[in-house]
Amino acid sequence: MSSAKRPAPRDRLLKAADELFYAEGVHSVGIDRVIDRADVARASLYSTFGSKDGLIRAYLEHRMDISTARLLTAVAAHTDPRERLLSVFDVQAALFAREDFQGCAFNRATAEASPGSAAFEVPQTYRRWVRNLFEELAAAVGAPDPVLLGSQLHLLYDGAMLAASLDQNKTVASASRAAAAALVDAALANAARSA
Amino acid sequence: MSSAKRPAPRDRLLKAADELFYAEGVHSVGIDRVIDRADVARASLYSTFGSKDGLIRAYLEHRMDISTARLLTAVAAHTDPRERLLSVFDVQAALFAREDFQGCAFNRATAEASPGSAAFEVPQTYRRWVRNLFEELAAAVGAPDPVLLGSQLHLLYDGAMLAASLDQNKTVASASRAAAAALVDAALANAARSA
DNA sequence: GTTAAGGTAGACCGATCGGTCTAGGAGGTG
DNA sequence: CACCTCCTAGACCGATCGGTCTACCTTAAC
Repeated sequence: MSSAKRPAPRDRLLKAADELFYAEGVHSVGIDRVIDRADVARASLYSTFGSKDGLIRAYLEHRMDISTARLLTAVAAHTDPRERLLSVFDVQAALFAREDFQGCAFNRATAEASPGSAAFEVPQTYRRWVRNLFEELAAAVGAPDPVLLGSQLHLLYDGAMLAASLDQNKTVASASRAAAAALVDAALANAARSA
Repeated sequence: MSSAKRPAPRDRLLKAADELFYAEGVHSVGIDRVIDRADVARASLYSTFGSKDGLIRAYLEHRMDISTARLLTAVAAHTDPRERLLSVFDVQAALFAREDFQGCAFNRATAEASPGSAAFEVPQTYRRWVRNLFEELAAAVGAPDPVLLGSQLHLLYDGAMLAASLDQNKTVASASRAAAAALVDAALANAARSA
């Protein structure tokens, strides 16, 4: 017993899709490449996920689970509201340091996606989630307009993802964290002044 | 005389490519679609641009000429360094208000592009140009670390492009402008304090 | 009028795309 | 043993991709 059984076709497909789709792009990688790497029969893909779009959806939703969990874990590691907020940018810094980092999987997939497709819808869901996270963190820190501050932090977050992948800017994580801190301080100073 | 001659095939191709590529994506639109819309023979495309990648390069470089000229014009309309810097975000606001706005053409094209292709290289050139613009504006405003402030402003700029196209956030332009102003002020306050 | 260049229309090419289908093998359950 | 379910291997499909090629036509230059 304890025989090292190979994972089920579904898991092998998801793993192969994750590697190929993230590294080369959802649109650039064909079905054949995925089933080759997963060492799975063609029919298994279609009986499991229905279509390529179904596989893309599963891939993106899996990524979303990981990303949201990572953010929540980092935030939960701190008690000070300000530290909780800024820890989001520490997650980015860790992400950028990975050698397999290729930018934001959702931004990449959604860039040229058709409305209605998985590559169009899942990133929208993810963006709403991140946006909501930033709003909550901004409210907890005492910002007078948490919606505004939250959206501004989101700008920094997205911009840093872009800069880290497109430029070779390794210092962008600290720059975005510092900018976020400055925006938080400015918002709080504004609140104190008008109080 | 003054007969309304139709533009040369090259111009018709560039116009059709600009409309189709920007609206639907460089990878999604095939050669046939472009040729149809331009009302041009297939061979004319290849004798003029050599390949689809050549057409994409011409399309992106044309976009880059327009974008850089638009930014320079807006900046040149002001004399106060702070206003010059913030005018970049006014350009964004005007862009977002256009009904044909579909996000940043360069970010979209480069999202899943292969290294070496036009969709990979031209956006990099554009990014370097924007980055340099922000650094110069940051230096002119008196920032103690213009490279840092410039990169932070670039984050806001890119993030706003993303949010304006992916979310239906119409207020993002004012949010990014306000954030930029806050970052500038914070940088200057820092400089004054340590002076 | 002759010539040469550049544009047009469209057949044609091999490759690849996402997706379907058939036939058979492997493994567990009754 | 038989049975059923899941998976495999791979042929096959129509559509589309980027790109080439032939043949004809127009236009301007000499």
